[in-house]
Amino acid sequence: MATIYDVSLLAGVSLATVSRVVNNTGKVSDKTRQKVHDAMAQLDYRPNTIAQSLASNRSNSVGVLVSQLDGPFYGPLMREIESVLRSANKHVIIAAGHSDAAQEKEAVEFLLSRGCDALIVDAEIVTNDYLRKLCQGKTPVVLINRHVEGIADRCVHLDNLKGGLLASRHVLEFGHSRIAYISGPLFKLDARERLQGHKQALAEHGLAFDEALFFEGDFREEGGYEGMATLLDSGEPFSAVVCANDQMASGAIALCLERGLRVPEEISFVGFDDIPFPRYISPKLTTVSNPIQDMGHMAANWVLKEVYGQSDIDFNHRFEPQLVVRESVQRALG
Amino acid sequence: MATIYDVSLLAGVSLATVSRVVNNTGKVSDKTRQKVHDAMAQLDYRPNTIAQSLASNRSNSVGVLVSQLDGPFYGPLMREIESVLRSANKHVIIAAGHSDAAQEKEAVEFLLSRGCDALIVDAEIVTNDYLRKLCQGKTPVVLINRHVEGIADRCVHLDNLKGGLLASRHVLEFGHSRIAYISGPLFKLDARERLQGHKQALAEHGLAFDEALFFEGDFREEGGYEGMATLLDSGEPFSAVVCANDQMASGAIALCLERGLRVPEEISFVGFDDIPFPRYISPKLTTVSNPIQDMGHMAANWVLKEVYGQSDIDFNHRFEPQLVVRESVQRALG
DNA sequence: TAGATTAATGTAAGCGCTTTCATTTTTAAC
DNA sequence: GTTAAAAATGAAAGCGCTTACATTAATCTA
Repeated sequence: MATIYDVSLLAGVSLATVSRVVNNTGKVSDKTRQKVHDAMAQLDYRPNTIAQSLASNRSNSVGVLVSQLDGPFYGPLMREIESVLRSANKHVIIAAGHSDAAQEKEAVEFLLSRGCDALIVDAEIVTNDYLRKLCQGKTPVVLINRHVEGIADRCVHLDNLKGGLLASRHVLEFGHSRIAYISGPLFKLDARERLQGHKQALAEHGLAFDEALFFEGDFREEGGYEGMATLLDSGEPFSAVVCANDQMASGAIALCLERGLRVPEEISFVGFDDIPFPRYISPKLTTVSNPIQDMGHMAANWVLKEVYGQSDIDFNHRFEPQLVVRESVQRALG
Repeated sequence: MATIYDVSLLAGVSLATVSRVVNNTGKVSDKTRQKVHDAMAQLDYRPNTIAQSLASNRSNSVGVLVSQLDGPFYGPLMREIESVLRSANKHVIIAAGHSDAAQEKEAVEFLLSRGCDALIVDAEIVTNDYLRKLCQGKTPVVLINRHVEGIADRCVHLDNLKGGLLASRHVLEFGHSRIAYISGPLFKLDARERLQGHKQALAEHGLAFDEALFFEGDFREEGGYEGMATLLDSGEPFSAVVCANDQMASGAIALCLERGLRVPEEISFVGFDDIPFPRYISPKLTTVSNPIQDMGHMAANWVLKEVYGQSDIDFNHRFEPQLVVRESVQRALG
């Protein structure tokens, strides 16, 4: 692989000049520029980005930490971030935290030591203190899906409480009063916030939260399936189920169908996140939108603006969920 | 951020010695090692991986190119690769090709120039020649989901033809003879191979391939939805639909349900890939398994073995699909 | 046309680390 | 107590690039 030195030799100019034309900085006469371009082409020269990073202390890459690489939720987030950044000629290094504190930290360290110019972090586990400290470091950081006191200006998050409120109000307005709730894992902030919204909606309607109608799931189809089975087997009567995300709702509905329960005729369902797939099942899932892509867009543009001075977007910290009414909720009988 | 130099100063040893203890290479006395560890801890020293890469010409990171970052197919692939590599202390840099030749190439260049020790590439568009040339470079490359003559030893792929065969045979054995086919985009090799399997199954049963029952989709829900509408509106009769992947099958089924057609009573469906979601819809989708995770596992282990000398897996190039019978195919009437 | 600007190019010192080779220290062998 | 071999350490030359700063060439001013 040819180095900048080979190019300078062939073109008969200095290293500095080659560097100037490669990076399009400083003044270079057209004649010289042409010579350099020719030499580069002839040698099939491509700059060694590692060396560039080391010398310039800038890597043109931004690190992204998500909790998982698969699943319907993080994919679109990564896609949006990659897309924004790539079109600005920045590159993305992705790491996964796997909902594990040690791995999350390790991933952050990796991205940092990898010389990322900025980090976009969707951290589920690490403490607020850790994140506050992280934000004090010299690498700029945006936090996604999380609101942390003291560094609110670095956070892009969804109003999960409101989302929970919206979902539960909807079934309440349809006359349901025995409402089961399949929650996400409560160590995750968004799961707690959504649950809080649910409780608040219940309270608005003068209803008490009933532990017997509560199940803590895992945000996955399996958890919804299992939760539904537990709820049904408990013998407690209920006519609607609010699920803290669409995946669990899908699992729960699958179980109902298996047991011959009709949805929504016998049981109504609301999900959360509005992922694509449940639009394609029957009944189409009523849910709450989660503008995760918009948040990714915002985070990526923040980086572009703050780190590379390239965007002039107005930073919006808090995104609003919206109720998406489809077919899975029906008026309560009686 | 502390550098190795700071550590050496504080520990009162040379740079070389610090490097030795950081990398655990060469001989260092216990006493010295302890001093260095203390100094590192005290300074919160973390090696600059960029500088390490530049100096050692090894980055401990492997590049992964997929066509998309989202969707139910690539997620699990990335997850598996990341998981294998991470447990061997290697890191993953992911880039997306977006089914576009220029972007695929650019992504490969990026990963290469980024100093990856190896590449795992799921290339859809670039030519075989490009890939052959790529494999001749000094960075080791594994190709996933693709079989290229001349570099077969670098390819990990699925027997798509057999998969197509399996899917179509299944509906044929259930007595269907008017079978519609919703294909993936034909510029993708796997779409072509699956179609070929379909045609072969038809031929086995003495049936001719009928253009009127063919639709070229996009491997996405929307394509299946649209394809189904086109097929239905064409007025051609058919009693079963073979879809080249599960996502299109889901879209197609959604349309049927919207139009009040019962599945599988009136129309049978087979998918391909066995992604998680359609297991949770009704009817549960009969499909063909695609051991994409196993392939990811294999590719990652190949890298571990060939590049880092750490695994001793037996390389398996070709993976076999299997029919997964669930509920979406029913015996043809009459 | 001398003198002052400005443009174009070159020189060389790093960036933080690895690694070869030389040097010093320790251990072993007799 | 020598001496040879082995172990531990250090010195220094890069890895491929960027970037102050210095230098030279070109252009302008009066």
